[in-house]
Amino acid sequence: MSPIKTKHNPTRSKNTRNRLIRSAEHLFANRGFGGLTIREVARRSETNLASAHYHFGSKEAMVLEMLSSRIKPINEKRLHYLQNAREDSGGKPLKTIEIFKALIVPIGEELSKSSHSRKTLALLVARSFTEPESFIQKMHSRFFGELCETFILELQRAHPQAKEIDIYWNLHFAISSMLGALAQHRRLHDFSGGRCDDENAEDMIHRLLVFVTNGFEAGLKA
Amino acid sequence: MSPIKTKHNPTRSKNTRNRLIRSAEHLFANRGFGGLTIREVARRSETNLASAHYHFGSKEAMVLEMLSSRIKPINEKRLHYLQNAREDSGGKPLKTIEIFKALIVPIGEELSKSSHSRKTLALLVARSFTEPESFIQKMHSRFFGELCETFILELQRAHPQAKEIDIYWNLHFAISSMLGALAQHRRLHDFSGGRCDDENAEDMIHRLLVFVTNGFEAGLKA
DNA sequence: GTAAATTTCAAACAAATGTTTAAAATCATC
DNA sequence: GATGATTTTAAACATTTGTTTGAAATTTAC
Repeated sequence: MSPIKTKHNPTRSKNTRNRLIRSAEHLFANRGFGGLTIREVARRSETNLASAHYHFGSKEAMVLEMLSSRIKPINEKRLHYLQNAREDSGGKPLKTIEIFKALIVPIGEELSKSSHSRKTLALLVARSFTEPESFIQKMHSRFFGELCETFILELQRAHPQAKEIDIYWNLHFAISSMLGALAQHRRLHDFSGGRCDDENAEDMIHRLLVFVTNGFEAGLKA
Repeated sequence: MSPIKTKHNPTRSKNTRNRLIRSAEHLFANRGFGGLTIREVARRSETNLASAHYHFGSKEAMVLEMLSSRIKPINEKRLHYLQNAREDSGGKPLKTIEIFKALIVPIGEELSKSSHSRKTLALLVARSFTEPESFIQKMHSRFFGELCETFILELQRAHPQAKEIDIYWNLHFAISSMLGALAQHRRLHDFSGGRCDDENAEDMIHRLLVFVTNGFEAGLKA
C-alpha cells in the first residue's frame, strides 16, 4: 500500500527476541499475566504480533521464558553466596543474618544494577507469587523448590534447638516481608508522603535484613 | 423452548445481589480483577449475566461494592480496637505490640468467623494490594489513607525518639509481612511439606504479631 | 550471485468478554 | 385480583485477545 516500505534493520532484527522479552518483563511486572497482551508486547518491541508467536510459540511460553531468564541468575547467586558463607564459617553454623543475606542481597544487587528499570525486577519477582495462574505455581516449585530446601536446612543447622514448625512459619513471614517490601513500594511512598522511596537499594536491603532477622529470631523463642 | 420453565423462588431472588457479591468475592480473591468475569460470577450465583449488570451497572462497580462491603467493617474494627487500647492505657503511649494488635487481630477474627471460606478474605485483602488496576489504587487511598495516618501517629507517640523515616520503613515491612503471610499461605504449605497450615487463625495471628513487633522495634534502633 | 533457511509482516479466525436491549416473569401495593 | 414497579432472562453487539496462515522480506551458506 504505502510507498514507504519498512526497510530491514539488521541490528534491530537480530535481537527482536530480546526486545520481546524486555517488553514482556515490563508488562508482566506492571499488569500481571492476565494484563499482558502479546499485541502490546509486540508493539512496544516495534515488531509484529505474529513475530512474537514465531519466537516463543505462545503467550505462556513467552512469559515463562522471560521469568526464567530473570529469576534463574538470581537464584544461582543466592546459592553461591550461601556456599561462600559456609566456607567462610569453617564448618560452624551460620548466623541467621548471614543466611538471610544470601537470600536477599542478590536481589538487591540486581536492583541497583539496572538503574533505569529499577523497580521492574522487584515487581516481577513479587508478582510471580501472587499470580494465580497454574503455570506460575508450577514455576514456583521448579525454580524455588530446591532453593527453599537448601535455605531451610541451613536455618535448621543455625537453630538446632528450634522446632521445625517455628522455622517454617517465620521463614514464611520473612519471605512475605521481602516480597511485599519490594513489590508494594507504592504504599511506602504514599504513607510517607514521598519522604521514603526505594531509590537507594542498599539502604532498603539493609533495613529489610534487620527487620527480617530480628522478627525471625524472636519467632523461634516464642 | 423447554417445557420446564424456571419458576420464581422468592427467597432466592431476594438476595441475588448478595449471592453475586459472594461469588465476586471468591473469584476476585482467587483470580484477581482481570481473571474475574461477570459471566462466571452470574453462573456461580445461579442467575443471569445481565442481572449482574442490573444490580451493579458494571464489572468495576460490582468489584468495588464487594471490596467495600468486606474491607470497611475490618477497618472500623481496627480503629475501634485502637481506641479501646488508648483508653485502657490511661494516656500513656501504647506498646508497639498493642498497636499492631489493633491492626492485625480484626482480620484474624474475621478469618476465624467465616469457617467455610476461611482463606477468601485473606486472599481478598492481600490481592487488592497487588492489583495494578487504577481503581483499586484509588480504593487504597480511600479505605486505607486515614487508617494509615492514625496508626502512624500512634506509632510515633509510642516511639518519640525514633526517626520518622525509620517508622515508615518498618511499618511498610510489617504490613508486607501481614499481607504476604495471609495471601501466600500456599508457599507455607508447600515448603513445610504440609506440616503447617493456616487452619488455626489465632495461632497464625499470634506468630505474626511476634514477628512483626520484634522486626519493627529492631528496625528503629538501627 | 543464487538458493535455501530464517525472520517479519498483514490479514483473518475463533473464542471470550463487558455491555446493551427489549421482552418476560415476578413482586409489591392498593 | 389488577396495576405498576422491580427483577430476571435470552439474545445480540462491539471489542479484545490468542492463535494461525501464507506470502514477502531478509539473512545465511555455498
